[in-house]
Amino acid sequence: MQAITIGKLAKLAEVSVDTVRYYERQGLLRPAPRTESGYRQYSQADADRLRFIRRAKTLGFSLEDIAELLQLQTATGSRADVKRLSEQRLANIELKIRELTAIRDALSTLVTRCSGRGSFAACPIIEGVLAQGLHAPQEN
Amino acid sequence: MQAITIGKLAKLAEVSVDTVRYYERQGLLRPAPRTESGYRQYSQADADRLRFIRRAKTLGFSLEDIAELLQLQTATGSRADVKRLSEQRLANIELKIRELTAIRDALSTLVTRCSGRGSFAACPIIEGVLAQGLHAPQEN
DNA sequence: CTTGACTCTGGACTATAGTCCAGAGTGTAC
DNA sequence: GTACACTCTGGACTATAGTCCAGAGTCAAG
Repeated sequence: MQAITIGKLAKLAEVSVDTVRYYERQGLLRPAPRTESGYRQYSQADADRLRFIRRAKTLGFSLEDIAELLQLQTATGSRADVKRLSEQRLANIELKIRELTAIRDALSTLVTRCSGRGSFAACPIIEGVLAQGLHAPQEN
Repeated sequence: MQAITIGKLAKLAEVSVDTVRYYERQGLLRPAPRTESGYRQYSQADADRLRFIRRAKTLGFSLEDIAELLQLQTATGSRADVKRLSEQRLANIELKIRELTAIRDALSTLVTRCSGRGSFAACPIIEGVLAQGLHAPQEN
């Protein structure tokens, strides 16, 4: 488990070097240990964490949300608090999954129903299927 | 189907009036018809569209992404192009669903496995379950 | 022992997505 | 017929999440 430089870490996680430093400043990555000369040294675990951050971002979580998610693991605070927060986050994520699923279904309908050689303008797409579909299933 | 003022529309979709005007400027909402005195007039369809935009945003789509999604319905461009783009978007959304599901499972494991009175610090959470779980299942 | 690629810090700059006025007109409730 | 809430435009401001220098030091190859 030899150390990884910031450049390699960035490449591994597919983010920029600047982004890595920025996340450190924002407290999303712990301040990395340094070499004699001041270079940051990372481990594979840091790469995993960074990849997680990058992915979570594409799922609509803010850096603040992500920091919170990651802190659930460190579990400062009381056990009960952590559990409550985890359950809250879990409910939130499940809602996202349902909403994405609704969008997927609508889009999927679009693709299969309108893939023939009929007129596209006649396709009942997002506006019909999607917008309605989203607030019908469950209020919340 | 009487007209809705911008204030009511905003309330219906749970966004601010400023946001509605901003989306109009960005081309996410078509320029609304006006009353004699220049007030914008909206319909229920606009409210649906706006709610969709708001929800899609929480799912990590940029306004540009959303504009594109919404345009799939209008289907300018050739049928083949629209179909290809729809399929691309669909794949992208399915990836998001898988990633969210991985996060949900990890978090769910955390909640059930660590809900007792054991030490929380010993919980194998995000770092282990999640980060690994995300790039193991399928390489993109 | 000098390139060339990499890293450091601090600070300025950018894009996206709003948010917040000011100043003026409109609608309606009493 | 006058408050009070609402709307209009244009432009300035803000937050989040980076991105991009400059100037200086470091590392590895030849």
